[in-house]
Amino acid sequence: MNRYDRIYSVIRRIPAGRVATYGQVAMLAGLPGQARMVGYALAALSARSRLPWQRVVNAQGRVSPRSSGSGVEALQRMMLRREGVRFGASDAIPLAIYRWRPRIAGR
DNA sequence: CCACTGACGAGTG
DNA sequence: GCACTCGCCAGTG
Repeated sequence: MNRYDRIYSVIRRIPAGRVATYGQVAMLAGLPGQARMVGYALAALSARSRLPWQRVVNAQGRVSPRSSGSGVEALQRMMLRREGVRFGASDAIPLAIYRWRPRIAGR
């Protein structure tokens, strides 16, 4: 899993109340165009990892549907709302407002 | 080695 | 909005 460490360290920097997209995380982790690897790295996480996994959403600003409909999507939205993130129509988060914009430090 | 499956994303019709 | 296709690539059988 050493391969995913760069991805995890990026996610650890996302502040509460903000979200980042899979592609954005991949980019910041130095893996441009490999958004899929981010999803793969997150899927390998244990259910209650201390990583703020809920702050990673897809490019539409929506919680990505899991293949194993375990209901975590609802939990994720709940956790985000609890941090102050508001959802718009179709359960989409307005990325123009909530997208995390890191300073040119971790690149 | 091959085939298939993904918490993705951009593009096309 | 919907349905594909393609590019990406780790993990599994």
